[in-house]
Amino acid sequence: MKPVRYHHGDLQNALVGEALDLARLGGERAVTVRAAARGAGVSHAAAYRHFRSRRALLASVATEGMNRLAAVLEEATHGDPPLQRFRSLVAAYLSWAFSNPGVFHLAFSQELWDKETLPRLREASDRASRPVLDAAADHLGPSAAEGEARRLAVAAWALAHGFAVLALNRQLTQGELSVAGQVPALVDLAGDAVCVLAGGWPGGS
Amino acid sequence: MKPVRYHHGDLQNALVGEALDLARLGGERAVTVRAAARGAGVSHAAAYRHFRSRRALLASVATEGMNRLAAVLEEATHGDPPLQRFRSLVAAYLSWAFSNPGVFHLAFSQELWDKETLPRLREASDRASRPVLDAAADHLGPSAAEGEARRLAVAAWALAHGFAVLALNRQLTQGELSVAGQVPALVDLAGDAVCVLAGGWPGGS
DNA sequence: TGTACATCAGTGAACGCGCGTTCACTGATGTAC
DNA sequence: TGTACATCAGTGAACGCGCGTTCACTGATGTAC
Repeated sequence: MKPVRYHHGDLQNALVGEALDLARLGGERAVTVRAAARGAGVSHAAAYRHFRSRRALLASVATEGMNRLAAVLEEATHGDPPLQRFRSLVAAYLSWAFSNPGVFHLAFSQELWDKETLPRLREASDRASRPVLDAAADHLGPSAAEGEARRLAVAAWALAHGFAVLALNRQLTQGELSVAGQVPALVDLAGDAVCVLAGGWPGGS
Repeated sequence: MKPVRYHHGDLQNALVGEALDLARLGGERAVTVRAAARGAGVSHAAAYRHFRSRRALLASVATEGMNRLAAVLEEATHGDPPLQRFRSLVAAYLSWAFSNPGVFHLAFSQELWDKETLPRLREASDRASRPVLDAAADHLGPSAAEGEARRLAVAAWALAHGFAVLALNRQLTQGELSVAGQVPALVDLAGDAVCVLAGGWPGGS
């Protein structure tokens, strides 16, 4: 049990950690300065030593979330043949989104980008997209037309993102557009779809 | 100029209309009972004659939004050869999403589903998915395996949805995953992608 | 090794905000006779 | 064609809520000498 000290020692990171927990299930609206401070065992005014405003806290949560997603995607790229790598990436993407629904939404919500925090968020976002771009380039090979790998990467990302968002919003488990068997069937379907997409992409080797 | 009468005459629809306008640009958080009543020229307490709560108003907005999207998709299905129909559907989907960003998000947000309003929203959602299911069935032909048309329809929907969400969140116009030329290039890319997806789908005729 | 002092990181009380919701009430409407 | 009355659709004031943010203040820390 940590001693309760007047000086916390690492309050900034503690606040981001609490805010991530709040966001995980409750989404953006659950992230309040007061709740994060409460969670960190500190008065809410103390949070303002480390974050200029609630927006700044949200931006940190988004950046940290995007970096965690990036780490998961980087993990998913090892040792597969190029086409199968897409399947792994999609599975990893969906798995992370399902485990962190609120953070996932927050990380992709542009409303909290501000001039100061945008570079860090953009950097995290670029980091997350790199494995997909690499997979696309490897799959299409050096003979592919300029920019075609980027187009494929964007399409594959959109496909995965659409599955994630629709599934998180329960659009894929009821109504006419439903997939039997819940999550595993859904991940299979998304994987099949990205393979069809990449496999049929023009300019391939 | 409409006379100001004590009895509004059609306040329920007027409130939904105002709420749709508020949601269009401001998203869910801009939809408040008080703002909708203000827009309709009525005291905010009057709104509670027609909606049990803010949630109920939001649910009406979502349902109306989904129905409008459905109407747009139904329009986009006339007279095309099956594969091209996917392209038209995607273009219509993106176009509507770009024109009504906040309503689009709201229509797909499950957090406001409640037991009472869910059937109407589900009905609207099923109506919107029908044109996509029909296109998939026509494209694959009667020889396709059971359920394969549904799988294709879900994948195509996810692809379109992913493009819409990423574009609305400005993820596709900056950073590494960017598409040159903004909106038209993006709609082209999404159309190309859905054609590759549908064209290569197993079980096709 | 002490000590004065600047600096930093907390506290707790307070402010104002717009909101959702409720309540007793009033004005308008339509129907039975 | 009138009229009494039930019903419906508004009004305006009020309540409590949690929030973001600020402020004067206090306790802890580290550094110069």
